[in-house]
Amino acid sequence: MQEGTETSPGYPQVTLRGDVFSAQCPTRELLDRIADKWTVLLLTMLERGPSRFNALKREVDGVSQKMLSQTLRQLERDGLVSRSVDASVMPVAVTYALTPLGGTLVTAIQPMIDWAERRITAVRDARRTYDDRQAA
Amino acid sequence: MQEGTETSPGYPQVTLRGDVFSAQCPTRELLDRIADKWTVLLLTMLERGPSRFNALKREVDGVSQKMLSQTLRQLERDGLVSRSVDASVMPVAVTYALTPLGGTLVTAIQPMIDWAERRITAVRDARRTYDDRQAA
DNA sequence: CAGTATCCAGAGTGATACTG
DNA sequence: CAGTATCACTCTGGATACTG
Repeated sequence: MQEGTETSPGYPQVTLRGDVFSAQCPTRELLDRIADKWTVLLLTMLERGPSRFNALKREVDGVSQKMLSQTLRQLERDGLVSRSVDASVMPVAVTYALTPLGGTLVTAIQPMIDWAERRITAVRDARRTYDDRQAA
Repeated sequence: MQEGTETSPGYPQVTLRGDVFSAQCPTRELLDRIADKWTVLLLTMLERGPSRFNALKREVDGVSQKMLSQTLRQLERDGLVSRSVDASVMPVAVTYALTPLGGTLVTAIQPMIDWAERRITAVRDARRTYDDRQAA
């Protein structure tokens, strides 16, 4: 951790900042998790509204049941996604939704998604150029 | 790919958009790559200015030589980073720098880094709460 | 300095089966 | 529906050693 305006020992306020370039800093571990394929796709999907387990499985193409369940549990633990169970119906209905904190993260990763969707052709052109150069 | 304003078959302009939720869409493959730990850290580091191989290895704590070399080559191929060799000195000096396209990506991922550094405490609190609940 | 080559442990995936 | 569990397989990533 760098300098920061820590207010109380052990339970700092929101102003404490970390350094992602230090392997030991907890912030780095957090970045490792959110800079993750399934995390990014799931959070972005949930931004459209609450969803169910199997709905997410269908919507996020290619995710395995294992990774879906694993990623959802991590997101829940990190306070980014809430899990609510409606036991009054059969079979039990489980709904996943973005928390307010999760919402702030979606806002932060949205530019990255947009970038990928808009710059894909520029990257493909660059790859073609690079590959041609290698072949020659 | 979704609808888009493709202008010429095979070589669309910048306006073609992809859909990251489709496993087959090239955009998804691109997102998989940029939503990557070392890519994010390297690009952010290079935003501070051009750097050398071993300098990057020191600055980005924890990166292995293999992943550094591999990631740099991918970034170069994708047109995000340029590699220039100065053979007039011994030993050969190789410098890596952000390209203009790479610069636009850094701008897009910066909010995510900021989020991780600022929200780390909120996430830690959430984890504590979750773990306590599980233990009980 | 700037890498490449090799080996190996572990993470992630898919398929399948099973539970409440 | 909403998962957990297990096996087999691939593939990434880290450690180590070597090269120009």
